[in-house]
Amino acid sequence: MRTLAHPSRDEMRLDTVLAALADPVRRTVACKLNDAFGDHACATFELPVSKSTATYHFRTLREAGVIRQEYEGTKIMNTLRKDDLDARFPGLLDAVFAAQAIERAET
Amino acid sequence: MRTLAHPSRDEMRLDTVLAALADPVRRTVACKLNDAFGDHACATFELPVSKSTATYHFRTLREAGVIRQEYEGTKIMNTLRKDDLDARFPGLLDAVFAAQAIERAET
DNA sequence: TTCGTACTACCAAATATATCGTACAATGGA
DNA sequence: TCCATTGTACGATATATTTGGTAGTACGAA
Repeated sequence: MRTLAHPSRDEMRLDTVLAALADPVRRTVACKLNDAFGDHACATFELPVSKSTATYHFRTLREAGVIRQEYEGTKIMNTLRKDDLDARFPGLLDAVFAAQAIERAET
Repeated sequence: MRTLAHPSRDEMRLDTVLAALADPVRRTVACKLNDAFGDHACATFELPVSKSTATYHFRTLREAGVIRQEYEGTKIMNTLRKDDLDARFPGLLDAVFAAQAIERAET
């Protein structure tokens, strides 16, 4: 069973979390995980980048502590680490998602 | 009288605001402006970078819409655009400042 | 008009980020 | 065992960011 490294709550850095969420592709991933129930394989996201670039963005999110990634067969299941982030930086994630929703609504 | 360009509220982009706040030097500037009363010249910040680098960071903050910069003689007075940001992306700035305070407290 | 202050513009460099293609590894199923 | 699926590792490249130095501008004061 392959496992992937995740930062603990207190290892999460604001620099890294904000940088992770500053990228539109990564913010899209986080928002979709927030909207949806349960977890989702990387391949289900239909991102406007290549597979290897997608891997890079998922890894960036995981290493920042925004998502949790766990192997399930050959797939990786992704979940938003909402509880952890809310504990670490209260209100941050919700504010970002709200902001994203606002910006989206104005096309 | 020299003037500097600022984005209007609806020209503010989440990408740009988050990227601006992801940098520790710039976040320091924003936090200090939030804590202090009134406005402050660039030179009063004692940043750990050269003068020209500081100029770059102030410009980045201004172009993102995070701060307002206005000439007053040869000085530039900086103010946080809190009202504008709160109107555009409610709760975002406060969440970032709260997160910064948390992270600071744990040295 | 001369000087000092405060800041910018421009150039150059170092570093970081985002991107993709190709080759590969791990798993589950036929 | 062989194959398809899912995602990674690595290398290359393009672009962006961060940085500082130098020269210069705008302003106020003497």
